[in-house]
Formats: sequence, structure tokens, C-alpha cells
Amino acid sequence: MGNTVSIKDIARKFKCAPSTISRALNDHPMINIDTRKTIQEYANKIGYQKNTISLSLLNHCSKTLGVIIPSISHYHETAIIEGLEAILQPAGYLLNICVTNESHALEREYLDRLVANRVDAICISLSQETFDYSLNEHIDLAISRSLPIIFMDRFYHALDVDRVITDDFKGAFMATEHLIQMGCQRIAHLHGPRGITVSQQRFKGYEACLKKYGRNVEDELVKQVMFSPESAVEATKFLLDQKAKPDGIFAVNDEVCFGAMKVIQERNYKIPEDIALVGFDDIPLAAFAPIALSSVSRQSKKIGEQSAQLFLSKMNGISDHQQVTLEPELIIRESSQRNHYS
Amino acid sequence: MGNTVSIKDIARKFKCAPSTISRALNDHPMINIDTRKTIQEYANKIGYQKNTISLSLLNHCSKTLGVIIPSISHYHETAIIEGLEAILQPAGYLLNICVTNESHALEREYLDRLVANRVDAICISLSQETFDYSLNEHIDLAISRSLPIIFMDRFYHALDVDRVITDDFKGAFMATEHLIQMGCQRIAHLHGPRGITVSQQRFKGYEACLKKYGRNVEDELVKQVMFSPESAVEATKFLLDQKAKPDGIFAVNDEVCFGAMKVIQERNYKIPEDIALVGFDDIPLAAFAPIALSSVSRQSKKIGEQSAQLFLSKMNGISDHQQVTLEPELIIRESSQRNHYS
DNA sequence: GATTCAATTGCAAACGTTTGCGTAATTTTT
DNA sequence: AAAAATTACGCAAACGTTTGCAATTGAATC
Repeated sequence: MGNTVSIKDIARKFKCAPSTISRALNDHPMINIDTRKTIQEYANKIGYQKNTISLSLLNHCSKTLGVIIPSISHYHETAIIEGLEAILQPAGYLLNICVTNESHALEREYLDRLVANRVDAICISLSQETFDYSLNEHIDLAISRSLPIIFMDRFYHALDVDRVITDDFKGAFMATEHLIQMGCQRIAHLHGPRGITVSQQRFKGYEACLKKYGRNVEDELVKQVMFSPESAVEATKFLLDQKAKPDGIFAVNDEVCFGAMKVIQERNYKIPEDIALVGFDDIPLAAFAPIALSSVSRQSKKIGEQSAQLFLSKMNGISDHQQVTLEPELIIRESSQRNHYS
Repeated sequence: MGNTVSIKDIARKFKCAPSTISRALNDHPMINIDTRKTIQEYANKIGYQKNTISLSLLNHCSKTLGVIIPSISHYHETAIIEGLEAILQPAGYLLNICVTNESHALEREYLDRLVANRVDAICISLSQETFDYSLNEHIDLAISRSLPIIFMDRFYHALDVDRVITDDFKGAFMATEHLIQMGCQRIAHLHGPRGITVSQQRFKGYEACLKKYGRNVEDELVKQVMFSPESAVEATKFLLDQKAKPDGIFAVNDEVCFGAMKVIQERNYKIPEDIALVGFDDIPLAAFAPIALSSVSRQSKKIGEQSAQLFLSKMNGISDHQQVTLEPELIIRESSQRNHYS
């Protein structure tokens, strides 16, 4: 705090102007080579550290990226952050990470603070509340002051924004089709929280696939859950309590599958023989579930990487909006591998 | 970028000095109540946002905390971040989160950048490399410029630093003792990566407990793993290949237990009857493991909360170093619950 | 010896905000 | 009516750095 040394301090030491020190430290050819070296060595010795804040003020550029996410407790989100960091660290950027807990109020506040901090751009995954009530004035305001905003996963505009998403519809379609090919006749769906694009898209993919094979969505085979195993317990019990039980379940994510497995095994059904199971996200523990879990990978880390690259390309002057859609990948493991085909 | 409005712009609009605008916006009583309101309304209308950067420059305080962690892919680390955020968001702070991937070089670089960015303090969990080779000049340098540094989990100094840790030794002791009370005769340990305090402390707790009960650590019952289920597979096979197999395993963390369970079940041993299992961290999926997993909770979120509070207390002028040690808690589930006592 | 040129270095403004102090203008007190 | 007090605002410096331009120095040219 008190003992940070500035360029002025060094200037006093050398009895010269701050500008000379600045140029010397930046290896400006205008400064005599010898004085340059002397100054650099001295600065090094006393551990001088350039004050980036003054630079930010001067250059209108903070070399910092704001990240707003609803949660940080799932593999998907941490992988996104890892992806962002993998690209932006070498580029000299720091990350300001803000977790909204799905709260719109917090999202607004964080957005304001990031703007006040003059981050160079914001990567955001909208909160559920923002979604539910289409509360997007804060986003519009940020966009209107031409702050680059990159949407990840969840976005509210169809056009005119930058975004990186995975094709959840397609992923859900693939998962459902796989269950059909494994001979499942009654495929249930553990539906994610309402209002979130990701949940909706996965349901639509499930629906579309059933339709393609001449089947209909049966209301009693679709049950809503949160993104946690706990919430899946009750929902799975509900499904298993139906007169005509499902023989396949496509769940909105892998954590939910862990909850579902617990219930299925308690009731002594066999996975995948009695009930086949496919999740979403391909979390690291998926392969180590009670029965190794089939899952749709949405390349979470790549979402972060692509968002970062999209940001960098904007910094380089590419101004038209880009929309990147990543391909999901179905990873088949024991929980759905029946070895008999329909 | 271009269209951000400053206090000077507003001053021009009102044909007055910037200082008047500043005071008006800060509700300074020196300014006439009416002009104050007028200016505030105008600022509000055009969406004026105070430039925090200039304030940071002025006040030598950035309202930002640097966080350096080796990884972000486990529950423990994300919970720490949640804890930090829970306390620091209401206090008006933002988090600069840096993930080192256990690399010393990256840790150095991030530390430098955070210093250059004049964060108000740094919460750090040292990288494995920093640990292995005791490379701590960068830390010493940061401390020497009286930047508050708070160590989480891993630290290198015994004294004279601020730190928040969990009593890993005690947690490991509790876990081992629990296995002994469940009647285990040969208790193995899946040892974490060498050089990391957490691994060492947990081993020592295991060792001390065995000693207390008149047993010795047997080399062939201690196998080293990484913090992942994959790495546990081979290690567990090694343990099960011993002439005298273990009938209890204490593992360095829960992910490792998932890997171990896979192997144990493949070999048709029963958990907990043949082999009882206890992990560490109490991750959210622990209760949903193939056999609900007993685990030692180290109150990860609380580590973040306490670190944040320690930081705030330092900001309030408390200058002597504080060392907080949290109590671990043993959560007993099926994987170790044998219902028969020795 | 005066002039030009190149090589170094200093000056000052700029980024956006706050704040102590000075100064008008207005009101109150004597 | 003069003096004192109050109210409301402006000036300028400060935070740390960069950068265009001016200024100084010394050497080289005519």
C-alpha cells in the first residue's frame, strides 16, 4: 500500500523527468541506451510494478473481461471458465467473475459494477429470473453504450448479439434417438427448470425426436426438476409410480441422473435392461456413476474458448455480430448400452 | 467505449465546474438542493456511470480482490469461491479469479498482474510446483510491499501470515478412527499428490490414528493418486492385489472414492461389508455414489467466507496476522456404516 | 564562428474523479 | 449601513502513466 514505488519516485532518484523513466522502461529508442539500462536495472532491483490502473484510465482499456454466470457449482460452468482462461491468460487479460445465483437483482448490480470498472467486454449467461420475466433493460443499456456483450448458453435476443451456444436441441434429439434405437418404448424426460433456454431446447429436441418416430410426448412421462440429484429423487419416484412405467429416461443433466439412478436401484430395476438412462453435460464423474452414465457432451470448455476468441476478434475490430453454435456429442456408456437393437 | 459520458461532459451541459457535478452526484450538502436534484436526474437519465478506475487511482484502493487457485474443477474450490463472493459482494468487492493449473510460472505471472492491477488483497492457494520446490520469492515480494495475502488451504510459512485452513489432520484422524470403530483391521490409504500440505496432513492424521490404536502404517497399503477418479483405478487395483487385502480404505478425496468403488465392485467385493470406504470433501454427489459415500466435510464454503471476513477485518485496520482453523465434520453414510462395532 | 542537424531530455496535457481552499454572492447580525 | 456570517460554487492539485512537442546539448557542416 504505502510502499509502492511510482515512476515519479524513480525520476526523483535519477533527477530526471517521469517521462524519461517511462520511456526508458518501455525501451524507447529515443532514450540513451546506457541510461535506459541503468534505469531498467534499478527498477528491477526495487521491484517496480507498473500501475495498470493509470494505464486503463489513459487508454480506455482495462485488459479485464467481466464474466457473469448464474452458478459456479457445476462442471459446465467451471469448464467454461477454464476455457475462457485458457485463451485469455496468454492474451494478457484478467477475469472478473460474478456469480448471480440466478438472481436478476444481483445480475443487474454486477453488470453495473463491471461497467463502472470499465471492463473491456462481458461474457454473460443470463439468470433464470432475467429470463422468466424478460428483464433486459440492463442488458440493453450496456449494449447501447457499445460495451461488447457475449452471451453464453442463454441469450434473449434472436439477432444482433454475439453468442456462443451448444445445439441443445440436437443433443437432446441425439440422446432420445439413441434410446429409441436401444429399443426403449416409453421414454421419459426429466425436464430442467422452466424458463431457461437450455431446458426448453432439450425438451424440444426430445419432443421432436419422439415425433419423428411417430410417438407423442406423454405428460405423465415428463417431470420437472432442478439441476441437482436431490430434486431428481422425487421426480423419478413419480415416473416409476406411473401405471405404465418408462423404460428409458432422458434427463436434463448428469447430476439429475445420479439422483434418478438412486431411486431406480432402490426399486430394484436394472439399468439399462429395465430402464436405460442418458444424461447431459458429460461430467467427469459420469463414467463413475453406479452404472457408467451415457451422456451428451456439450463441449463446455469449448464454449469458453470460443467466447474468448470471439471477444478477441471484436477487440481486433471485427464489428459484426457472430453466432457460434457448437455440436453436441453423444457419449455412450453402460447406462444405455443394451446390445440389442430395435 | 466512445459514448461513455464523464463528469466533464455533464459539467459542460450545465455550464459549471466538474467539481460541482461530482459533489452533486455524491449528495454533498454544500451544493444547492435543487441543482443537486436536477443534476442527479439528468445523470440518471443519460445513464451516467461513475468511472471506478479514476477512483482507484485516487484512493489507492480498487475494491477488487485477487484470487489465485490451482484449479477450479472440484467442488472444494468452487465452494470457496461461492463463500468469498457471498461475503464480498455485499461489501462491494469484485473478484479477479486466476487459475494456475498447479503451475508455478502461471502463479508468478498472475501474482504480478494482480499487483499491477492494484488489487486490495490476494487470496491464494499455492500451486503444487510452488510447494514442491519452495519457490516463494514472488510471495515474499508481494508481502514486502505490504499487500495483504491470505493463504487458503496451502501455505508455506508457519508464522507471520494470514491463513484459513481446515484441520485436515484431525479430519483424517476422525475418518480413520471411524473405520477402526467399524471393525476394519487393515485400513489402506489412497494418498494425495506429494508435496501438497493437504495430502501430507491427511496422511499424518491417518498415521497418527493407526498409531493410537497400536497399529503401523504398512507401505503396501498406502498408494499415491491424483485428485481424480481415473487415477484411483490403478491404485485401488494395486491395493486389492495385495496378499492381505485391506478391509477399509480412507481416500484423500471423494472423486478418488468414485474410482475406487468402480474397481471394488468390479471385483465383486461388497461395500461396506468387505471393504469400508471413507472420502474427503463431502462433494454434492457423495450421497449419490454407487454406495452412498461417507466423507469428511471440510466446510469448503466456510473457508471462502472466513477468508473474506479476514480480509475485511484487515481493511478495517486489524494488522496482526490471523490464523483460522476450521473443524472438519465426519458425515457417515452407507459406504462405512457396518452396524457392528469392534 | 555561425548554422544546421541529430541525439537526448523535459514540459505539459490528458485520462476521470475527488477535495481543500479560495471567492464570490447573498443573508444575517450588530 | 457596515461588518460578519452563511451559502454556493470554481480553481487547481492529486493519483500514475504516456506522448506530442519544445528545448537543450553537443557535434558536425559550411
